Amino acid sequence: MSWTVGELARLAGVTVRTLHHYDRIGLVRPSERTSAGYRSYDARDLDRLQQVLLYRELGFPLEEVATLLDDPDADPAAHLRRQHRLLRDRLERTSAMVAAVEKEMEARQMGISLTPEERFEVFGDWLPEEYAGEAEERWGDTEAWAQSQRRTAAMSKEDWLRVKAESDDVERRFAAALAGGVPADSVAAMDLAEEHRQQISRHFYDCSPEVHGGLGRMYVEDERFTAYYERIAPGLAQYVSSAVQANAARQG
Amino acid sequence: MSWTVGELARLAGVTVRTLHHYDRIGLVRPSERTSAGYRSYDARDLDRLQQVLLYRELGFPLEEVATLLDDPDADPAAHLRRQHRLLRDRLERTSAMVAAVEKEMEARQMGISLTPEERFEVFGDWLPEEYAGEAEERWGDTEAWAQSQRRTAAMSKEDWLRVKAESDDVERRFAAALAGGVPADSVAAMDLAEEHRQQISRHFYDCSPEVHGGLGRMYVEDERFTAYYERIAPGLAQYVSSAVQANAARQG
DNA sequence: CTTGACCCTGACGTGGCGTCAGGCTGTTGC
DNA sequence: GCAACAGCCTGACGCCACGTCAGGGTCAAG
Repeated sequence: MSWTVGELARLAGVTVRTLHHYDRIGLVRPSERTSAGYRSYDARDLDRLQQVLLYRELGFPLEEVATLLDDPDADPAAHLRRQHRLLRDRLERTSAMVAAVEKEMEARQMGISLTPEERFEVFGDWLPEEYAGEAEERWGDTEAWAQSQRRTAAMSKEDWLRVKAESDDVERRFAAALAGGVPADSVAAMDLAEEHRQQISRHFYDCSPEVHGGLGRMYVEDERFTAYYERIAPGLAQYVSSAVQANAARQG
Repeated sequence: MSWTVGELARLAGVTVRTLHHYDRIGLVRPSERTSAGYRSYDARDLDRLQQVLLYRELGFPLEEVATLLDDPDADPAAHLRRQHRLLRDRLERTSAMVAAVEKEMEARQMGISLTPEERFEVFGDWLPEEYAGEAEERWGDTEAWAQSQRRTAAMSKEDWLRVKAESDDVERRFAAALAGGVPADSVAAMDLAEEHRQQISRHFYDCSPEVHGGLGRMYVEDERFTAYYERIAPGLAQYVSSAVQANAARQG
């Protein structure tokens, strides 16, 4: 069985131009051409297109989709698992937004007005879906990642909110220490770092001091993590990083 | 209270460049400039930005967002109702995709392969969210929708007072039931809760039992809503919350 | 009075296609 | 046996919603 561009386009709900584009950039290439130069897609091409569309829907840039799909170590089942998790993330986020809108409606009805922070809450601290994707890419074959996956999968919404509240708390105290001029290698800062490490261990995976030190380095080396902390307070990424590494040295 | 671009950007989780862009195209303009030319956003500007971000998240092109928000016939409540519906559409679509991925996983596990039609089903008959906006315009032709739209959008002062009287009535009867020792999970209390739900559905938006249950939880979790009910009678927030949730459970 | 974070306005770049333009192919109907 | 028309091809340019410098002004802290 094979399909022409037009047929595949109708089937998949995209335009012919989109398929041309994907061919051009090498993302989804027809496995054959007719003698007249017509594109001819087979079942394996459909497979691939389906994967591409799902990742695209989840907000991945096409180039990243390509590297994901061309990774020889990632089998189809792994992609499905990842997509499943990402979709569930999106579900959660969307229901948070529904809840936010409902809250606004009720507030309006009662003549209450929400604080600005509350109103942007649902937009604010959202880490893009690609973040999760890359996190898996880096840690995908470690035992730590598997542990984290198992634990978070079993987490209810309330669990998750509780975990988030805890880490927000530590982050806020880090920010306060930074603002208060507490040195990153002071005992107080190291104690905060230790608390941070134990949180990770409790909720996600066994995080040894050395592993934790590695994380600390990443906070300043990986721009996405840096951005996350910098949005809480300027200089916080470096501060947390230093405190975490000082703590790791102390423990070692 | 006013905000600079940077502050607003952090608050809303967007970049400064985005705010510049929105200013340039006239989508969200700071209501003032300092003598030095700095943008200065006030609370009304935040309102607008929040609406813009929600519509953007839902996939509307910015130009369309502008015409939506600048429509003098559409009040804030109408926007919230529309956003609520669009978000619920997205929820539905996302869970359909989750189901599709789960189906694929299971099929793979059992060595079955799905038909191409099956596999693109979830993409295929999906028309982007902006289409839902158009769907509303279509539905706008039916009497029921148009009536409910007009009723709330163009609610006169008397209408509003009548609606308010209705909800005051239910609230008073809740207070009386509480004072009379009627249990929150009794049939009488649940009937009151049901009346409350139907009021919301009639006057504001489609409020399913589950949505209503969510509201109920908020009455005790959000201090401002709690304060609203507590001012009518001490213990009323918890009482209404319990009754609403008992009713939701009864309906489910 | 300097430093460093923050602000300004251009101006160009980019991703993911949409939209012609100009021309070849393949099937159906007469 | 050929006309007509739907469908395919390859450029090439356009567009949206910003990202990313460049070059320069502003402001609060020390």
